[in-house]
Amino acid sequence: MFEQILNQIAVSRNFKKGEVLQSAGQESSKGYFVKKGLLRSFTIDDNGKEHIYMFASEGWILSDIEKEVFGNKTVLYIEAIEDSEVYIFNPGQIYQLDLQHEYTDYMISSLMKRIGVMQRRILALMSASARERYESFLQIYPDLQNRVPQKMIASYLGITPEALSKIRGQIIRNK
Amino acid sequence: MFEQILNQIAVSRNFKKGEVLQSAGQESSKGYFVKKGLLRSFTIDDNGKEHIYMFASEGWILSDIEKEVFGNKTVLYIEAIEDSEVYIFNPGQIYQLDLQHEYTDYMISSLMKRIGVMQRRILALMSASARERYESFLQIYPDLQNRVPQKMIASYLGITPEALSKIRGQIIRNK
DNA sequence: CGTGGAGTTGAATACGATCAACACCGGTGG
DNA sequence: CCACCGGTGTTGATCGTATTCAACTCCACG
Repeated sequence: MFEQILNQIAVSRNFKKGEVLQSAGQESSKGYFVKKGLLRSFTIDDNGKEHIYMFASEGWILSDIEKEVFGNKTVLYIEAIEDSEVYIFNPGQIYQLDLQHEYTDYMISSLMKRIGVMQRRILALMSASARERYESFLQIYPDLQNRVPQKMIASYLGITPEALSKIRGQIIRNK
Repeated sequence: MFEQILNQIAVSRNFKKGEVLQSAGQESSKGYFVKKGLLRSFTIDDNGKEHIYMFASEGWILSDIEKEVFGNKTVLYIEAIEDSEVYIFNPGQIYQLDLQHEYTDYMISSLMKRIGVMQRRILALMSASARERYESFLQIYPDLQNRVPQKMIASYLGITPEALSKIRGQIIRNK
């Protein structure tokens, strides 16, 4: 339903696996609605290590909110994990869109949903062990397990690929 | 500006330092707009340890979005750190409010601001050391340093009070 | 006063990071 | 078709950061 409206301000584009849609350090940023496929957003820290901020599969939106809110340069890279079809739009135009169509409730509730997801993530990062975070990841996103290489899951969980590998071995043995 | 409108659906109440406005595990939840004073929201994990999710000083809103979004019971406690004056409202009524007054842009941009803050926090939790997180906390919230006991800052940063104390000692010596 | 919470400090511990070696494919080119 | 290669994941040894547990000081507040 959101898709029809988005059509008015967005252009559709295809990206191949591994293609970068947006890099960090840029002056402008876009919003990306995933029609088909799978994207990830991530930062690269001072030590050159990647940290995945979000995955986005069908129906999800990715954008660098830091850029929009704080007016700095972009901090996120956005990349296709699978061949993907994506609606690209200008975040500023969202406001016009809303006023015209009164899709406010939808906008607000999807922003709140996102906040809810992030709330869980923050609380988990602070209180749960790596293993607990991995197990709850599997429960919440069972589909991603097969679509995303393990090292990216580790990066999303905030641990190293080696650590995740050991946790998996441990889970199998402990069973 | 938001305050005048909020008046229509909210009631004002005063809380003393240490008072609990809301507990985890409840069926219903409220929104809290801080007019004066300082609140915190936090969880208590399986080991009985507190983890602070947010501080809210004048002009900020606290609410348990998990409750609203996922329909579970509340997961957050909300408590007054200082004597506070708070507008209490029912989150569901926000929608009516918006439609009537077309304060949509304000709503959307404040939700985005919140997402921006959380984005920073998540990325920091994943990539920065405890000391780095503490130093950036001081930069971003210089006022809170004096209003909030140290152990709560530690809890917000996701570390133990002892660890924060050692970091502080280390900063002074290293200087 | 004296009592309990907040903060500091130290020793022992645990969890995950780092570094390194190796197995296992899945492609690519000879 | 096979040999080679780079990337992914596994495993082990060592290291570092923060936790845990404990003792102690210092106030604020009764």
